[in-house]
Amino acid sequence: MSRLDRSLIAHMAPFEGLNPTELDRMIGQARALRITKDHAVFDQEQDAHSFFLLLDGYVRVIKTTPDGEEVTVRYISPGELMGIASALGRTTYPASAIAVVDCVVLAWPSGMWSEFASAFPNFGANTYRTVGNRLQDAHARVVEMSTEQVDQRVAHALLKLVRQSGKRTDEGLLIDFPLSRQDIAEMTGTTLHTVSRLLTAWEEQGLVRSGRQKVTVVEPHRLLMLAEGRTEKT
Amino acid sequence: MSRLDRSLIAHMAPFEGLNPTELDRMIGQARALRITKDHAVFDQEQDAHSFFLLLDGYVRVIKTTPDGEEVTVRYISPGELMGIASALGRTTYPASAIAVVDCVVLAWPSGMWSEFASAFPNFGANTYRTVGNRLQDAHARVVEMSTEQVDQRVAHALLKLVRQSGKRTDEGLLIDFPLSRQDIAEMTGTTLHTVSRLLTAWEEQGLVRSGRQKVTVVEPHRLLMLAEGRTEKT
DNA sequence: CGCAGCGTTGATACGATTCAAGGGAGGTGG
DNA sequence: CCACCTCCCTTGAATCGTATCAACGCTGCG
Repeated sequence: MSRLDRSLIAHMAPFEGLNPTELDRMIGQARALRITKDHAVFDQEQDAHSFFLLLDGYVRVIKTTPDGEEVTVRYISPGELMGIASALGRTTYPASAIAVVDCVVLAWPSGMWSEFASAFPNFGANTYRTVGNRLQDAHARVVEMSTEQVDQRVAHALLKLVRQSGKRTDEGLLIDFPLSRQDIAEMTGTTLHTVSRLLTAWEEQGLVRSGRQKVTVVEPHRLLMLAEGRTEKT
Repeated sequence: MSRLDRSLIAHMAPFEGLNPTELDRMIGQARALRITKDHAVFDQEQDAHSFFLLLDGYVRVIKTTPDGEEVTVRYISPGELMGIASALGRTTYPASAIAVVDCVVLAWPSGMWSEFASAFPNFGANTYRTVGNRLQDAHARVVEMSTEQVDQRVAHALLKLVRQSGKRTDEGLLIDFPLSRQDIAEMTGTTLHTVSRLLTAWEEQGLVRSGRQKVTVVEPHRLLMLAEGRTEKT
């Protein structure tokens, strides 16, 4: 087993303001795990034994309804914490997390979270800031779902993903992990059929390029116009 | 100006675990304010000078979109904190808060929040628990809006309000503040017309009784069935 | 008394889901 | 290397839930 080094995490937002000694103490307690594509990092309703930091890859956080429908809560990028049930005063995970590509994560026992938070106030504050940001994201999403039409919501979702993981290519900004029509539907509360129709329409207008589990945004600016509803239908 | 006494707040959730001395120190810094019906406690985008505790009344928290639509984020009941922008790492209020009846609130300068949180760890933890709960509420709402039809969302909204402020009357559980069709529409992302139709239909079935800015749930259990979608249309 | 605010109800329109069918690409095993 | 099979995507047609448009009634307050 390779020794974990503080340089792995030093530059990441959750650890901002921690000094090298503190980083060493935290990483000394971490286990590194590989999660292969389509496997769960943690499962909704299960006992929250650990919290996690994503080092590499992408993870989809989903909530499953009693009747089996899945709603995607967010995508996690490298450097983000996940499964921080303890920071929310829970003993159980409120959602499931699935690796969308092969991933590397660090895991700490949940019980350790409050120790870290009090021993390293910056870490606690950083985590709470994360929770605060996610609350604002969630509220923004509620507003979107209450006031926008499906096409605007899909456009917003794509732009959000591009901001999170956009990779410049010669065609435009590629979303850097496999993303199906169904996945987009689960982010926006619609069906894969509607997403498919929207994407083909946008492709004809040159806004995006897309294929099997792959979406490239060609004209972010025009897509944003559409997302903001500032376009008159032609 | 009447002296504020710690007994005002001692029994309220945000102050759980604080001893009398601590309560005195907190309340010593508070100002009590009366907010008359339909007036704002604070405004979206404004500088977050203070955070608040609702002592009496009810407050509606709303987000306004660029094009003027209003979405109700939540209703605040007595004993809840609001405007805790500092706990979210913000310097500005993310929403507006409007008194739906005449209210009494306590206000503290925002800057004092972090002082209190570190001086009285229980207070900090309680606040963060509140933020965590609101995050979960918001996610639950996203799931609802993604998977449920309007009638189920309206039913859920009414049940939530009944749980928060239901007052037993001889007809059933009355929601204890003025609540119009439009208000319900803003909570559920629909229109006042649709809400009106639903309520008259439910009234015919004996599920609710309602009038001008007034809703009474007569049969919470049957309404819950409907909210959970376990009813076959007759 | 009159008006403003809230509520109701019909008719119509439309966005999006649902139902249905088929095509294509990529991976796997023979 | 080819055949097959699975998973993903597309596209048409029918349907339905809800918004929109429109008009009117009621009620309580100033």
